[in-house]
Amino acid sequence: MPVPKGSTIDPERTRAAILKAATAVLYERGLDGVGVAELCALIGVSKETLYRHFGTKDGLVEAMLRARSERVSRWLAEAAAAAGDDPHDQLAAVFDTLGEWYEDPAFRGCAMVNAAAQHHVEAVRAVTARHLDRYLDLLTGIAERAGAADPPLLGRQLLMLVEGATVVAAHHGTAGTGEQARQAALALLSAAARTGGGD
Amino acid sequence: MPVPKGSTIDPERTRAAILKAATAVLYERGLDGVGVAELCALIGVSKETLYRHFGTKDGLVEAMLRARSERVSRWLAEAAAAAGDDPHDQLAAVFDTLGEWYEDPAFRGCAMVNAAAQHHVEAVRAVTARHLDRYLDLLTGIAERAGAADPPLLGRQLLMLVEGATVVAAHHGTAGTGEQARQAALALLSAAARTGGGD
DNA sequence: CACGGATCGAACCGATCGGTACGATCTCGG
DNA sequence: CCGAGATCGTACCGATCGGTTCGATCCGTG
Repeated sequence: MPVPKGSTIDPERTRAAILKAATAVLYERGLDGVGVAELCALIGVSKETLYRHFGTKDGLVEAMLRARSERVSRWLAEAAAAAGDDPHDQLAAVFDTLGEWYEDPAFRGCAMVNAAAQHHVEAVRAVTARHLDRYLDLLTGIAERAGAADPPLLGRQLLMLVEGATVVAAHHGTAGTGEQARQAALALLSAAARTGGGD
Repeated sequence: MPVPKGSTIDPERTRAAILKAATAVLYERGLDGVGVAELCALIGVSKETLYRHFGTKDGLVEAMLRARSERVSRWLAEAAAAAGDDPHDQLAAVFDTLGEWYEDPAFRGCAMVNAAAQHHVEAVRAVTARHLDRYLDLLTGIAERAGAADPPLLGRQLLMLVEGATVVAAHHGTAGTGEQARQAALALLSAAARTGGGD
């Protein structure tokens, strides 16, 4: 039964639906852990439709990684902004938000880092690098507003904590990782603010 | 020409040679990035020999991850031990050693974490978890000897820094990652020692 | 109402996958 | 010096891979 019965024909909506459904499956099973045929069956779309919208499996992967990177970055940035003006509170909010994510049963680590770790395609690695850039911008901004002596340095150190906490939460699965990372981040922030010129 | 001409028939040595050569290829190309046929051609061994020694591609993967985890963990522990008795020096040595690794052109991140990120097989995930345990033991020991108030907590925070630095070095490729991580680790150690009862 | 395009389901393609089988050849221990 | 076993090269297996094609069917628009 092509074009089921009362479905709304809208390429944009179809593309978005594929992206959303494929994101969940590819995140859970891994990029190479599910073939295009099974993927199409799982998300309820024909191969022709998928290929018309994304051209290639890699094209789908890149599109979904790009969308996911933007979504997650904005999610973190909004959590920080909602925490008020104090950079300490903003940093704490970032790690609290991450901590909630870690406790989601569907949590499997950072999708971009996972993808770059297995898929040695340049486009994927570029998306991952840009994703880390987004995180770095957020964290460096907090470091600046906190009056750190060397905001770019502190930003990168906080980035390591973010990614490290994500890896540890994914593969060492002990509870409380978010909390522990937050304490470490705040300790680094305090130390850097004490060393540098306070505001 | 089976069994070339003057080769020494020694299954143990053959197995070790396969393991060593396969480790390099699988690390560079990714576990799913090279098939068994190509892998055998690259490391100069027949498929039958490989399968007799490891039974399965997954068997080879597990064996090589186990060996690599032990080797790398011992390497780090020895670097720490060689730095003397001061836990600060030991921690600095750990990150200096990591920093050297990051600058190796063949560096592609932590092989165990990469494997667990793509290969959702229980055995692989177990090897990765055990690998992180090894790291955690080393770091918690340093935290204890430094008189931290909560050595297990500090150990896990340092573990996040180690893994985070490795991820950032692999995917955000800026120089100086090891140095920056070392500064952060020492700052955390100092803060924890100041808070807790120093020896 | 008619036509273009979106979609489906299924068949199909060559390539590659992990894994097996086999005969030939060589080394080593008894 | 002979047999057991390690290794090679190659052919082969069924399954699956990413990707293409096609006719049928339905929605949207003019």
